Amino acid sequence: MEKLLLVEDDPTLTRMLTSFLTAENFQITSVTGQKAAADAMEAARPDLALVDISLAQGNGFAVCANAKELGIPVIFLTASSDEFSVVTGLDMGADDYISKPFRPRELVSRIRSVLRRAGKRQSIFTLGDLTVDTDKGTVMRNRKEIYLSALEYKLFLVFLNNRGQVLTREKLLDELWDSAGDYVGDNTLTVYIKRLREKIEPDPQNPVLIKTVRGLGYRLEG
Amino acid sequence: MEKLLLVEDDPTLTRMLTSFLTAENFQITSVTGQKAAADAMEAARPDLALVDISLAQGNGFAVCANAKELGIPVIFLTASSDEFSVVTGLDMGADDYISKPFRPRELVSRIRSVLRRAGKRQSIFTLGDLTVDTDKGTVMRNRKEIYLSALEYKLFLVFLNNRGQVLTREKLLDELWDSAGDYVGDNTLTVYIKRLREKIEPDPQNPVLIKTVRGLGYRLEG
DNA sequence: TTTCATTGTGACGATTCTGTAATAGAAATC
DNA sequence: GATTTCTATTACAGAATCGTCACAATGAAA
Repeated sequence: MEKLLLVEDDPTLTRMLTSFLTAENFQITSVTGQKAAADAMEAARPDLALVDISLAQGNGFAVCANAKELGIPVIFLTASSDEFSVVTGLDMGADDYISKPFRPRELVSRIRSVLRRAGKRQSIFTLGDLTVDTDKGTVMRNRKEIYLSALEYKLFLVFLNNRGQVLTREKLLDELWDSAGDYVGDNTLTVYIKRLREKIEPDPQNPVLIKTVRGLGYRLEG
Repeated sequence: MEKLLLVEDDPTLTRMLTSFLTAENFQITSVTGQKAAADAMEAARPDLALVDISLAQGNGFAVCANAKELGIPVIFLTASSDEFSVVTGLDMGADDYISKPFRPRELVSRIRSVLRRAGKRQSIFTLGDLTVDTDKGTVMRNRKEIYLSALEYKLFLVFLNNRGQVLTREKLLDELWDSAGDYVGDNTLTVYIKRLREKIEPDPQNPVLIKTVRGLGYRLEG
């Protein structure tokens, strides 16, 4: 059952949507502020976020940016014909939007569409004999847990979410450190790659999972 | 430049959209019927199709299904508040829809959003028995990887994106080095051409892929 | 407090890349 | 055929990239 996070100020609308979407077999978490939204995304790991652009506390765009970092798709709810918001919202990476007042059926349709496109967030990844459970936050090899530090784990997840693609150093630096705002030396990443390999590669000297693509970046084989 | 296929009956709307979207740097092909749409998708390989649901000849859904088969993303144009179409359209895999009358800027915004999502920068090129996967950053010949250095790879991509056209030395120098700001000797390019040929040509002494066009530049056959 | 893991950094070497120069070769022009 | 112009080839040195190690700072846990 898919988990949705509803970020909405209006209690009437919240009640209505919660009841309707629950009936449609979604599991709803609802919050009202930007901060609460950030916490809920971390904690509940929703499959999709419905975000009202016109939040009282903190604007919806920040929530959207936050969601994007976690790879959570976003549908914006906007006041009707608010073209500025629509354009800005889509440009900043929202997956869809719907203007109020909307028909519930259309909302459900859009939710399913986005979920389908998003490839339905998995909470369990496997990669060879490795198993990553993002709900539990564990990495296992043959039933034995491999302990990764927070950053190593985050790095691994970025790779898993972009399996088979070359990720530039820049992109990886962004994903891991940019949100904090403090920039980090370039070889720091190199070191983390090494540390991650040290833990997950069968033979860290000859990496088969995380390949170096010289001049371009790194790639997780899948 | 992205190619769009417009499937629309109304000539006024077609004219308007063509002119507007051209100004926005899209390349437009427009057709009117379902059959023509199918042909155009085969031939022109658009990056995205804009499909009017209410086509006179053949309905828009069939066109959408066709596009999906070819992996071409679809945005539906619908008469306003035609909820049935919207729901059905999204459910059958359209990537977005927009109801008439719409604001051109919003359409552009949605187009870009869908293109971005679809990652519709073509990620796989083939050239004879060569395959280039820009996601993975690999070049393969018969399942065997051919390793190219960063610059060689970049050079090859420039050729692939301008297949069949003569590229002047100046243009190539711009593409490869201009961004860095530091200029580079003219024969450096010559050397890279050689290095690239060395790796991708069946017989580097007699290049058949990258031809020299004396006095003008080079051309990738294909 | 002490201990310990995590995190970020600087330094070094190995490897590969990159740009250049010098020379050889081919094609056009006289 | 000789000359000029453009392109190809080769070899080389400096630069960049990446992997590895050791270590300091931080902060949490014992």
